[in-house]
Amino acid sequence: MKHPGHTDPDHLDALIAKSGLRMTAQRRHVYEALMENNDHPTAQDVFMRVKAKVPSISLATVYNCLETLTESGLIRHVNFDRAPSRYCQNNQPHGHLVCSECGSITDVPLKSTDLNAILEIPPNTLVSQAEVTIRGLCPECAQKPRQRTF
Amino acid sequence: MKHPGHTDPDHLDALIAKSGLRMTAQRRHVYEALMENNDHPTAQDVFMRVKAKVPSISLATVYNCLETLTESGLIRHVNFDRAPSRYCQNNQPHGHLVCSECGSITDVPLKSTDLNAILEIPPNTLVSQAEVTIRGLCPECAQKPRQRTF
DNA sequence: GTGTTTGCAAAGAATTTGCAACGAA
DNA sequence: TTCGTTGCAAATTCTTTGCAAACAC
Repeated sequence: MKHPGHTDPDHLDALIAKSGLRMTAQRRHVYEALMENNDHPTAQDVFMRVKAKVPSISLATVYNCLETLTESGLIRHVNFDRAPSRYCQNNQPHGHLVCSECGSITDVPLKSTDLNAILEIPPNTLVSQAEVTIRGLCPECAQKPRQRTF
Repeated sequence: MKHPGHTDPDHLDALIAKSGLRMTAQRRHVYEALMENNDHPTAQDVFMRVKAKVPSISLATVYNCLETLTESGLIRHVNFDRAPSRYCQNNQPHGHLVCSECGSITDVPLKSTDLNAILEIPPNTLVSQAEVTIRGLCPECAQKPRQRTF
């Protein structure tokens, strides 16, 4: 089993191969930039990481690659409020904790993937995807003394 | 107990009164436009509803009022993907179903508000808010024969 | 009267699009 | 060679902001 967050070029190759997609340097770098950390970078973040290796890459290409990879199911795309979209390496079911202090986004394991245990889903609903988000303070910020305003 | 979705001007007055806010015709109409349906309108939707009664209102004012009402805790603000923000009358804990066919957003009752039953929340996390979203087909669209693409 | 709110127009931010040049298969 | 992909710039879309006039208290 792969270590979570571990770069997985084989998976990428396999997925690219079986679709009509082509393997480009940019696409691979975008994928690797996402895999190299266990965070939830924005398109800008990815752009800066990749630009360090492929200086000629454009932001539009990063958006394009992220979109392609998302459609291929390799990565996920999450939004919190109107903040810039973020991308997620972890495509197992999980929730997200958004820290209102430091802005960090961390994965939170789900205890069960049984939605009916959580929600009163109306009959005949066809659920294809679920998302749980919690907001508050991450363990680090919850323990740090904070600036208070009046 | 108030009927859900019922306009609640007393609540509005009370809340406006105890904050430094002023009660303006626009603010009241924005609130009522939100309460008159059990849906999740965008700022544009609210703008059009209110404009029918107060033709001089501007979109910026609608955004402003929605923001104020959200801060006062009278209404809620939800975002799905990068679509325009939507506003929610129901400020009891509940989930949302986003229909990928018709775009409708419907409230889904929660079976429990105990987050620890759902998530493996790391120690020392301070949760202030939670949100559950499911995507798929609403009961109406799930039963309707659909256009299929190749 | 004082300070908040409105309405307008312009600014801002994130993302998408059009298109010619490039490059993978 | 073919056609998906890139990079650039411009366009789009949603939302916010600056500011003078209007209005609530």
